[in-house]
Amino acid sequence: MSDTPTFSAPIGTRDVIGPESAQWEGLVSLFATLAHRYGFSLILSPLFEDVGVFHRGIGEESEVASKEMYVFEDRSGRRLALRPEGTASVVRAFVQHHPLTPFKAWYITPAFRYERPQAGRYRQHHQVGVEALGTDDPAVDVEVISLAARFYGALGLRRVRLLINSMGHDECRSAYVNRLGEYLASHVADLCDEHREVWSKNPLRLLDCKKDACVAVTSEGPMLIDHVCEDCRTHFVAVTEGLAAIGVESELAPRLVRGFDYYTRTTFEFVSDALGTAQNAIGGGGRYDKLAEQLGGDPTSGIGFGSGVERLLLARAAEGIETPLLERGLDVFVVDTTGHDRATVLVDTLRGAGFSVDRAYDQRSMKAQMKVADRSGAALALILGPREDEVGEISIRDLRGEGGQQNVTLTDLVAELTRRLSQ
RNA sequence: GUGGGCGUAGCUCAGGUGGUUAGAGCGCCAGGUUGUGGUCCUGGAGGCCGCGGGUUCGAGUCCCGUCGCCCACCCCA
Repeated sequence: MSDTPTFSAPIGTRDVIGPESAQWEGLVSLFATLAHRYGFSLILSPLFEDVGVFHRGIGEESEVASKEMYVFEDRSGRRLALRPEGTASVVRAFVQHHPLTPFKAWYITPAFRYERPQAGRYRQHHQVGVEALGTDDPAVDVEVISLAARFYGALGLRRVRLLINSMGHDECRSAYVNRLGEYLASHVADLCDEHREVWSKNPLRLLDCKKDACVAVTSEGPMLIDHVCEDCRTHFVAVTEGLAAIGVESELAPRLVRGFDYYTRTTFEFVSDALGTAQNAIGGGGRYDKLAEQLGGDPTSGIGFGSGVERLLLARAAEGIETPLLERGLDVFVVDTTGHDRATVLVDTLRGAGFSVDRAYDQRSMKAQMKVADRSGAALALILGPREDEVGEISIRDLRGEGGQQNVTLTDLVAELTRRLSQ
């Protein structure tokens, strides 16, 4: 060992390695497949943006924007931030490029938040999600939620519940907030210690407080869903009826107030009952009909959702689901003890023919190479030793079953492999 | 930002009240089987005991600090 300093991944971050990365690969490809089935196309956008994108988008007052963002200056003094969530960048890209609407995009992205790490909570986590801009048709709300529900189902998750609420639009919400404020003002003394002082800053947040004191007060008070305007009410009913029509169960959650300020009308959250109470949200989203304007674009409705990859995998584990999301198996593993470059040519030929192939290196003993072959998970071992070399043949050994072995000529090899691997 | 638990081999962990060459299981490597993995047997490699300081004749063990991991509050994915 040298005395060179060693490094480990920064606090709150992790490396995804080995079998776990196969889970990720499978999850992402499953999501991509579903997103395509719903008419969404992949969008790639920068991991960092002008801080204004996030401040104007998710709200300067919000917990995430005010104290959890990774903000930095680049070498020419631009104020940038690593994205704390996926939606704002997509909407910024939409505003910048004026694509045809409806614009339906899906993404997989890291998201960065400066928080204390905890079970299911990281400073860099990853989300898959979709955004649909250009329509406020309740049908698209239903589609987005349906995609999420179908995705969780395909992952094998069963202990998932959908919570849904409406935030109303600007006017009906602010009227409600005033009403809620008045109600709270007359019950300040009964609020929890923390909120007794700061309730007026953002009365909506009180609905989300889990302290008994606040719950007792707000449960007697006005609920947003009962005070949204007629249009918002109609929209909400259309969404819930649409969900019912396609068999997606939802629970009205009048206290559901999500963390970003851009939400209007439909908001929802999927929670896993397998994850306990602390970090049980596996996905969430909603409608953001003012966001495009707030980012300098024409008024454009939008809705989307994001889902945390780490939490989805944790939820799968918590439900005891052991089915791998991706089988990472090789077709063949080449063992060569001739000491020439036979293996180099052989693996290249087979890869060119479309097989997934790996081999042993460093001219190890046959026993050692066979051990590596076994560990590789390959279906078949191709053994090339002096004996085979002499007669221009190669041994095919079954690594999955009893270990039966058969010799074929090099010219017959591809045909024989094709035959055996298609069984 | 606040509080609790824990840092010993690649991994999971033992190491009473300080005492000399720090252990196990698994994994890895080699051999048993002079050409054959998955079972078995034998052997081997691999540790500044997270880091820094202190107490002591002597610290993996006690004290302080620090960093990291885990968990909870909070917030969220």
